[in-house]
Amino acid sequence: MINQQWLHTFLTLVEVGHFTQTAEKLNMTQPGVSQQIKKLEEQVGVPLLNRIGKRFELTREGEILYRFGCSRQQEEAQLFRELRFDDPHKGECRIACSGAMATFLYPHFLKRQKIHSGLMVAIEGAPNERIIQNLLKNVIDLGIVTQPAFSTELVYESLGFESLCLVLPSAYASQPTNFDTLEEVGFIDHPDGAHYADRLLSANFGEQFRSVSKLRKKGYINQINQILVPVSEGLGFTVLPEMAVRHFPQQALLYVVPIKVPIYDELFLARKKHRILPKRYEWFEKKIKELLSGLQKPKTPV
Amino acid sequence: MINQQWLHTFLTLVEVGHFTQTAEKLNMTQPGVSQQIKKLEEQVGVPLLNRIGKRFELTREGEILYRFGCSRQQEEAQLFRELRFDDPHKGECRIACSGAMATFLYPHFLKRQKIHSGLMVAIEGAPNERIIQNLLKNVIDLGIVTQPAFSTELVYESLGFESLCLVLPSAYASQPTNFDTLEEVGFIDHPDGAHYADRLLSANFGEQFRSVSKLRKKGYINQINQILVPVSEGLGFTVLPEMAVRHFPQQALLYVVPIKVPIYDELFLARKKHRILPKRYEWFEKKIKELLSGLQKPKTPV
DNA sequence: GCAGATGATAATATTACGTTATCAAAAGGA
DNA sequence: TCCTTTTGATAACGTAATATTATCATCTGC
Repeated sequence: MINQQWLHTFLTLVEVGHFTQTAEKLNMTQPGVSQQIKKLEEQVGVPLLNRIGKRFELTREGEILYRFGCSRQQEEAQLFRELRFDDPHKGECRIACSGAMATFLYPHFLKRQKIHSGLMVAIEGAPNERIIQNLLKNVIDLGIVTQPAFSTELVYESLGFESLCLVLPSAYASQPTNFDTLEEVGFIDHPDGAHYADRLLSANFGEQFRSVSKLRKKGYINQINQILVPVSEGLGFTVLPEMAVRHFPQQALLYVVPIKVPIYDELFLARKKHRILPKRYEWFEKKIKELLSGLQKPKTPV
Repeated sequence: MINQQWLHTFLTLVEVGHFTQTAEKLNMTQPGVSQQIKKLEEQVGVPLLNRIGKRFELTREGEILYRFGCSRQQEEAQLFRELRFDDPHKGECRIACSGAMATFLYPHFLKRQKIHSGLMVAIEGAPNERIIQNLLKNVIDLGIVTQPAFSTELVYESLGFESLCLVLPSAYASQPTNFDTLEEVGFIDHPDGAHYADRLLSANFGEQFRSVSKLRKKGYINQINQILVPVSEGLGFTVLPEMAVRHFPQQALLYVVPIKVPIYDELFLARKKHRILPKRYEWFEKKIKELLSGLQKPKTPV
């Protein structure tokens, strides 16, 4: 590890060209300069100065070290600037949420990144469990989760409620939907599909619905923005969070079935309790709350 | 200036998460770690750790400093790699010579730079005096000069001789060239034009030639590769070093007058005496010698 | 709620570092 | 070429920075 003080003395020496003058400039004595340079040379293992009598030229290594030291000084100045000023328009913002939510939020975040080019938005679509883990490991700073895992390290703030939607091709809008309809249409599966479908179907079609594995599968896709494509083309039905359905471009091709027993998840903004986030996160928190403010707890239709 | 040791301790602490374990890892005692972190915090002026009981979270500043420290460690590792190994295919090569020479040499150097992308060729066309000064100031490492300035700091190596050429439009090739021809054609001047013309003309047309200022001027251009354009178009004559004439694309349009008293400059490769150049310069030295090996001392034609 | 572990603090020991004193030798001027 | 002045190196010493030991308060996990 390079001694910063010796390096600084070396830089001054290179710029000044004389040991004595360097000492004066640094408010120390000439032997001090000599000793520091000597130690620095011992440390890097090669001579930095090619001594010709009382004058010197830099060796190749000296030259490299000089340039290194210069850039290090600049970097340090930059560091202190960053330390002093918490710039709300600069730095990395690491946020995680569900894939559907990510596709919804990302365009809004990108707009801001375009305005403030110093910002770097890193948004990750991930399952609840992973979001929690990454928060705890400080890999991310904000997360949107549905299942607030118990941990004294985390704090949660409710953002609203997100319903699960039963989505059919629009052709089925004109007729009442019963379990037989679903069996006929077939299920488009996706990573959380089984879990969602199980919750929604067992609550609403409990008499006939047994298990997701018994459903007729018509497809599987793990790309969040592609799940509704087969549905829109009449190939099957699926169960998805409101967020994912809302932002499908061709709404007209979908039919969101009104269901008796609404199934919903509460959404939470999660963060580490003792972590004070930089100012740049403020806008993102505000924006997330604003964007999700429309998510009300659904009422049971009578 | 940031204390490198404290920073290193801080990095380890962040990675390990415990003061005691950090101390063990660094072969020191726990109070040492505590004190170093405390001093580091005092130095940067803000708390780096948000202490929650015996645990801690990084503050914004702590996080910034941690990242800073990590990249600094990597840079230092890179530095030592560069110090240990004198890579002949990496780094900056700073060379200066006359403009004509530069236009001649640069394409050859660029070929090498294309092969070894780590190389950075900086070639500067400059007058002799400036080349010498820049060598002394370590702004460049190699120079090609014609007038070896006396300095105990510099060493010179002869590269050969470069003649001055009297160049006329090709139309004049069929007739003997006398001073009246020159007067008739007119002089194309350039930065070194007066000096060159004076030397060549006074030695070969001494009876009639009086001074450059008396010549009929037909043009002036300071772009080395443009000087011969007006000559090739029949607009005038000029005096230029062999090197500049040789690499004019349309040789057929030029007529290099055979002269009785050859005027030539000896070319020297100059460098600082006590400066040991990195290995990457070896190829360039060799190439320069190779490229200029054709430059013989011209014999007086009988 | 208790035992073990953990970090903070004060006092002390040690090490690293800068200074003074001195020397040898290199520049620079006559 | 000689002499003076300046300059950098080295050794010995003193000071300041840093680590350690001892101890305490308090947190964490069982």
